Amino acid sequence: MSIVLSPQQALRLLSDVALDVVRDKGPQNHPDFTFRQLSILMTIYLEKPPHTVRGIAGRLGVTKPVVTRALDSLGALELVTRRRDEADRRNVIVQRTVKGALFVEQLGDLVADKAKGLAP
Amino acid sequence: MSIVLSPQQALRLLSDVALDVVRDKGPQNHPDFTFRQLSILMTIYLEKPPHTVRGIAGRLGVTKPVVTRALDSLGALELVTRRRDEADRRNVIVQRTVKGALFVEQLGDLVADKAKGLAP
DNA sequence: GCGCTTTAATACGCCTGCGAAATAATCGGC
DNA sequence: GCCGATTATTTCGCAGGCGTATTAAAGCGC
Repeated sequence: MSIVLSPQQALRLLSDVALDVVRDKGPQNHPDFTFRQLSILMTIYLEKPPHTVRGIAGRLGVTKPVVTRALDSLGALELVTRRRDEADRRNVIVQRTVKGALFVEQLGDLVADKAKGLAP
Repeated sequence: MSIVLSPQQALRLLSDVALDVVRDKGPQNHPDFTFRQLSILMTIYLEKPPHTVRGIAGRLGVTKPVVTRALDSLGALELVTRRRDEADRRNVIVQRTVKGALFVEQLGDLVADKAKGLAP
């Protein structure tokens, strides 16, 4: 309950962040990241592992093919990796990467920085 | 300089917002909004009118066809409308709609609400 | 061991957005 | 008035994501 942010400030924040991302001043050049992809990435980096396709799909309320495809594209960008769960080989464990961690960190810094510059 | 938000809180905020949007608890059902589309919408609703295709494209650093197509899709959702500038009929003036205003307002409320619930 | 379930990935047809180039309409200087 | 410049849109081929249905692999209960 510690952060006080008016709706107006919230919009300005969102707008500033989106603008930087689109202008390619954001972490990297991914101007057409969707909320879906972002949410999957955030889940992997913010929630406690291990992460399975099923778990992510359930959390987001989307189908498993959606998650599989998102992991394909995030994997191509080297933001996540996959490996089989040896305990139950039906499962796939999604893991973080150095590049992904950097990306997420920079994204957090961007948002925090934009918040700092908001008008009262 | 009035808002203090740590990078960690910023990420949590972003994640929470994205999750709600994806789960369709957000303003409306647009889970695959991209940063590009969002940024265009925000420009129209937060920046001072009038808004032309050229102006928006310049602000975002994208080409004009990108803006035209985004306006097509945003228009189909009734979040914006277009009309010719009578003073200079080459220009198109992008205008807000009731539905779009409501959408943006709800988005601001969502972000503000999520911020309120952040851990210190 | 053999169904039955569960997990993830793949196949299919569709739709949307992209960049680059071409087009249509309008303006403005001369 | 005409011609080059400007504005927005359209066209083209292409790449990627979607949902649904299907497949492949692995586990579980009896």
